[in-house]
Amino acid sequence: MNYFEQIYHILINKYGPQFWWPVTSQNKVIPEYKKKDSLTEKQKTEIMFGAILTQNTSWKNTEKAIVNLNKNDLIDIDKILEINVTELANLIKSSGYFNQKAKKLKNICLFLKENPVNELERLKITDLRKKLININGIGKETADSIILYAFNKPIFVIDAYTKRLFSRSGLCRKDVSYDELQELFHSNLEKNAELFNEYHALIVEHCKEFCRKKPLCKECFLKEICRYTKKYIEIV
DNA sequence: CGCCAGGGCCTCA
DNA sequence: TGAGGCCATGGC
Repeated sequence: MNYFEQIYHILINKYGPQFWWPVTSQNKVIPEYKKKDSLTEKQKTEIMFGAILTQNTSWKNTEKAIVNLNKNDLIDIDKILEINVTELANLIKSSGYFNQKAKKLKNICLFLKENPVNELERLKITDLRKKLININGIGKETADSIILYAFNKPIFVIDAYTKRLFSRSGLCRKDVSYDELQELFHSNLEKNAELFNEYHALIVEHCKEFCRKKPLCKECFLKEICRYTKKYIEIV
């Protein structure tokens, strides 16, 4: 078992399944973390919206914006396209960058209008990724989050937490590129959407608990295999 | 009060 | 192609 697999097993044994991505159930307005065998079209749309709304933003602030969209029945491509941008921005204000994000929501809806989800689902991951990244407002991480969590296709999501945890652990450089680190996960793990889903969520959880900006190394249960704790020096 | 959160675009070398 | 500035709220 390689290091990438080892860390996954330690995290899953410690935290258990995370049930990402949180989605809203029928007749409710608050997205929940729970086991789901399949997603409705509306829930897929909600995940795509959420992936944009949570850019560089805490999930708590994102959640409030999603609740507002739910209350106004706006998890809907056509309705987002119809609504006034300023009004939309006001509804998602809690998620920050609300003017930019209001435009981004309209951008992805414009795209989805031309490219229905059932057509996108047939594309190869690389083609789907190119199309998503081509949308203004969607970069690599947001695209990969959408592919993994909305489309349930195996691509590993890299974020600031992932770079922090794995560079400190000594498995990559501190300034590793997105593509480079993603390739490390792809080549060291079986290509499995459920695994990628759970692993990324577990990394986020562990970085919130221990591998913070100011890390709690003494209490961290990964310290035995983490190079950061041995020298308290960031690996370069 | 400052810092940070489940980034991405634009600009300018 | 990569570094820096900008976008912005709410929790701690």
